[in-house]
Amino acid sequence: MPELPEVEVVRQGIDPFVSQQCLTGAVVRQPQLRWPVTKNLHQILVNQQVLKTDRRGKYLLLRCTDGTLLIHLGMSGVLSWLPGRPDDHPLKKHDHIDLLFGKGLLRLNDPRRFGAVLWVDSPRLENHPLLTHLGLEPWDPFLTPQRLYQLSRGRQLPIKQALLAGHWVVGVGNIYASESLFRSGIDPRRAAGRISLQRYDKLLNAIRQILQAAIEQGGSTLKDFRGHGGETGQFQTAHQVYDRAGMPCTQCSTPIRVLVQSGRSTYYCLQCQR
DNA sequence: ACGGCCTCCTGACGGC
DNA sequence: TGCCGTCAGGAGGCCG
Repeated sequence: MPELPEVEVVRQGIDPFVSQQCLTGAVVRQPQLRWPVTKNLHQILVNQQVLKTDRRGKYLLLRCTDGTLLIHLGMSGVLSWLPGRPDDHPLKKHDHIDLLFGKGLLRLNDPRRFGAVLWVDSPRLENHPLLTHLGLEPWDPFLTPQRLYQLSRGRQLPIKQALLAGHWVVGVGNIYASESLFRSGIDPRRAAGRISLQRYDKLLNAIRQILQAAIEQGGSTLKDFRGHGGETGQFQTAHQVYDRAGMPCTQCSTPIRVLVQSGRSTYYCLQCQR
């Protein structure tokens, strides 16, 4: 489910419940996620205060007194705030982990188990292997069209795959890669190194607008967060190309095409994107 | 260094 | 009804 917007919506949703609150432990029912969940997580988390919630790319960060709990939702993860005691909430299939607080808990449900829950000691966070190779945040002032242009020179990699790789800019998943390329008029197959500075300017603007709109859309469902504990994730944002194979392009009515790049579906308009 | 391919895992869906 | 192949919003790791 989650691309950057959903992770950010989850972060905003849980922040009021967990920021400044003390963890009282954890229940790990299924330790085999993308990587094994940190051993002795319960002991580690007891009496850790969450100083603030944060996000880096699609990683959710709970910054605590002595370290950071790094959470990734993978393809199918849902993190919900549940008030009260764990026993108040019947377990559903794939409820793998509870993070316990005085007034409630965060429960991770992840059918495909591509997610991650890892504890990182404070001094190591900066250089953590999962974070160190990430590109810039979409709204980082150091992320400029010039930077994308320079990074991409000489690269034969199709721009769609370059976006998904996340080494230049993070958070653009499979849906928003197609959408942002459509809105900036760039053929997803085009080599990254053969895109002009002017077109990187359009692309970066498109990425920022689309991600921001998606966060705001998610934010509108945030009201439900208290009641349902994390049943967000339904982006109402109208997709212009994603999952619209064969349907008419919103701009020129040409049927939307679908192709597979690195095993991921890409949707685009042959007429509008060059 | 780069780019292509594979992998982890469960569930939903369509065809036969 | 069941069985099978395919696909799904991620992304690290390996290999050539």
